[in-house]
Amino acid sequence: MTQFDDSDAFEAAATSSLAARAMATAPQGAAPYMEGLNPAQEAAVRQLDGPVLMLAGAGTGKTRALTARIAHLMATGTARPNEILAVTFTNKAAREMKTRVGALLGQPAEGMPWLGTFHAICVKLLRRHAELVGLKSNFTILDMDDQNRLLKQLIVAEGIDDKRWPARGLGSLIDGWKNRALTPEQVPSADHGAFNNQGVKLYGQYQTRLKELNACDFGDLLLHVIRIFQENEDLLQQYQRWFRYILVDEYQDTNVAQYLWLRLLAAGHKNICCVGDDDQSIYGWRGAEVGNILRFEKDFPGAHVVRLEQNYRSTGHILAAASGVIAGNRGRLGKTLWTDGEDGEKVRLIGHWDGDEEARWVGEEIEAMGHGTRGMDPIGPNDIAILVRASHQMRAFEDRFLTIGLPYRVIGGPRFYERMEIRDAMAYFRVVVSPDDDLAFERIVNTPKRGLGDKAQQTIQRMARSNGVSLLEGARLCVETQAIGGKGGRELRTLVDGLARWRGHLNGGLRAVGPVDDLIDEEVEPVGGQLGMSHVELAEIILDESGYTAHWQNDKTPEGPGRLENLKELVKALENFENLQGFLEHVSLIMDNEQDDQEPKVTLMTLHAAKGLEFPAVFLPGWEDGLFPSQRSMDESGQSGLEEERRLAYVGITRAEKVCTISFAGNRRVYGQWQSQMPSRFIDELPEDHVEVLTPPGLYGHQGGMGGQMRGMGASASPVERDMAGSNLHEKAARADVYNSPGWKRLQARQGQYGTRQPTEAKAMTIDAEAISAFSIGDRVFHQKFGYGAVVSVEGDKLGIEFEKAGSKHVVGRFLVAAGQESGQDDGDVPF
DNA sequence: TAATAGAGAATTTTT
DNA sequence: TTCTCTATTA
Repeated sequence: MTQFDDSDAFEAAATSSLAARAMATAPQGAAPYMEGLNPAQEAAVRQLDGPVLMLAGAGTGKTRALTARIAHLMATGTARPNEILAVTFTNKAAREMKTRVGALLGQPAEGMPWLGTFHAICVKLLRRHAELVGLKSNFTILDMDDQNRLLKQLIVAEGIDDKRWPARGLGSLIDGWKNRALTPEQVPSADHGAFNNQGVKLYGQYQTRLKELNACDFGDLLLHVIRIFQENEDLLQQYQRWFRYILVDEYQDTNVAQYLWLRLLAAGHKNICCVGDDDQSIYGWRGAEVGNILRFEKDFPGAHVVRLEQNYRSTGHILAAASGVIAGNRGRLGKTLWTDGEDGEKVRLIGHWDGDEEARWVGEEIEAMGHGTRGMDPIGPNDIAILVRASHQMRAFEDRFLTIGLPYRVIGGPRFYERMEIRDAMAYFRVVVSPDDDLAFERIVNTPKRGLGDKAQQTIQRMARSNGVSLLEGARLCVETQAIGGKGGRELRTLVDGLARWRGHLNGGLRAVGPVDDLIDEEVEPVGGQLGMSHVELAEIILDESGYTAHWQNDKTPEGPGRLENLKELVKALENFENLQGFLEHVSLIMDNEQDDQEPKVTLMTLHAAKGLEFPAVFLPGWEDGLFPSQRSMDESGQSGLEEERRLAYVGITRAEKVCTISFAGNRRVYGQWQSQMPSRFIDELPEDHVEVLTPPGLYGHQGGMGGQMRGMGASASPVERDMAGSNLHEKAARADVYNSPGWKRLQARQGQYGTRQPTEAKAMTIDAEAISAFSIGDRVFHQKFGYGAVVSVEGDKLGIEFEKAGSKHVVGRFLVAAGQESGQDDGDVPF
């Protein structure tokens, strides 16, 4: 059987009713999907052939143009739905695109089999051609948890101390390589020292192990497909012919592997349209290469570049503020957002004494907005979002909102499918569906506790290995040969029997998956269960009979009931799928749980999670140097890290439609310790004309307790006396009297030590870097827990310290103080 | 083998 | 502060 004897099926699928209908309903010249597009958008829609780069600023109707383009492709008969490859990053984006294309064409867009995320599309491809990379088509996809467990095993097997060299670190190292499309052999020598010189070797072992397990991780999905394309010229050409038009959303977020993948597929016809915004590239840390979008015209000579610059979302002041900030970045393609709407309110800036105060103020402000403040229409909770840099910032707001009874919702917290109970339950399903899924088996053998501890599990391992079978099979052998006796043995027998029985109920849902179905449509014909048990019932039975439900029922911790609730939700989610395997596939690729409830709620989320969203009112708290921009980003990636943070600021501001409020606090509790904070350098980059400095009312409650806190303050500490260059908004905020506080003054004084901050961030960077990583080998340092010691090694922000009392440790630099200065570290400015 | 206590370490963002 | 992991004890 050749690779392509199913091409008839492909052709047949092409005559979709969607395309037919699109053609029929699109009169020449006045296609409905073109209505209301501005000239730039229309240009982007009409330029169907050849490479197109659509530079779409925030709020410029990017999705609008993208979907219209798809509609146009179909309506003009240029491409049939299944000849369009449309890639997104998130499932949400894919879903939205599907819906909107459907809406434009006046009918559900079911016929677009190749609209999906990079990962989903790669899974589809890889299932068809798995054998070309030594996998079976029913390979499992590991999530991070599985990955870490596997890596830990390898690390331990190598005799490496997994405390000092944790699996997670190796995991991210490997992910990084995979993002760059590097196989173990291709890892550059500069990286060979990584992970105690063992990184590359372990990477190789990991890949071997994955193959043995018939599994792959997220990165592999891309890499395997790339390899298949590279090694099978005819196959690649076939797909190049099939995918006649390629569209890519959020192109600025693509990593090297994704870029290579796209380039391979587009190499023939070059009909590739990439949409993105270099100013919104905020995923560099996970491998995204802004360079991809910056380089587009070089990669595809003769590319048409279309700029979408008319903004339909935000007011003039908000746009101006955002533009002012982003202008500080170098290496941009450059866009100028404009609006013909109103100027609206200026961006509001306010400083607070500490983080709690900030949360309190935001809460009050939100309540006030509900009634309509300052002559503005009321803004309800649903229309308000608080966007933070790091998730731990959310706690202060959650606490505050809980006390005042303000309903809120957190987006992007611990994900549903990452919760322990859900992962356990899923592991059961996995073993039932694929009995040789060893990782899943390992997870559940002794969950709930069955008296099968380390020793018993090792016996199973040995049995499996010496017979060359899966762990489950090994376990069965252990039971039969009585290698494991006693209570554990009986329990194990029950488990093994149960798994076999449950598998027997995996009825007619197990349908032969052929390439034909694969190509035509994802929706699968329901195949009635001959044995009369639906997969939902089966799932319930598995959870009950395995004792897992009971395990949580007997649990006396406060989380117990919640976990049971989650399990119920899981079972409910199953109803939307035809069978267990379909569900598992879905879950391994999709990690979002959206539950939209009726009650209006304020949204609390990270800046990253907010990309692509918009709200009438946005709060941007915590604009303090070190927090935002994040110290870590700057330490790890220097100038480019800072620029990415600045893009994050830009993303944050441009989420706002009408009101944007930026705030910062002078003191913040970090890991239970009070720290004084400096206002973010981004605040000084806000164009003054578009910002209004607010004064929080009645802040002057904190009297007394200030004695001795002035220690270390310079004579020129008063913010008013200091002559700083540029438009120092935070200084203005300081003059608003709120900052006549010791913490604030000390900050000013400290800042004074390093001289006036310059507008060029390059300079500011150096200064800060010096201020932070002030340790070198031989320095005597002090650690809160370990006491005094000497620096013996420096690796980035990790320092090796030989402590006088506590022995040698590896510690993060920020937990250290130069000996002799430890007393002034963080006390003294504690409010109250 | 399981439960518990206590230590030790550490905070970004996630398809 | 809070979590996770380890060592200890039952």
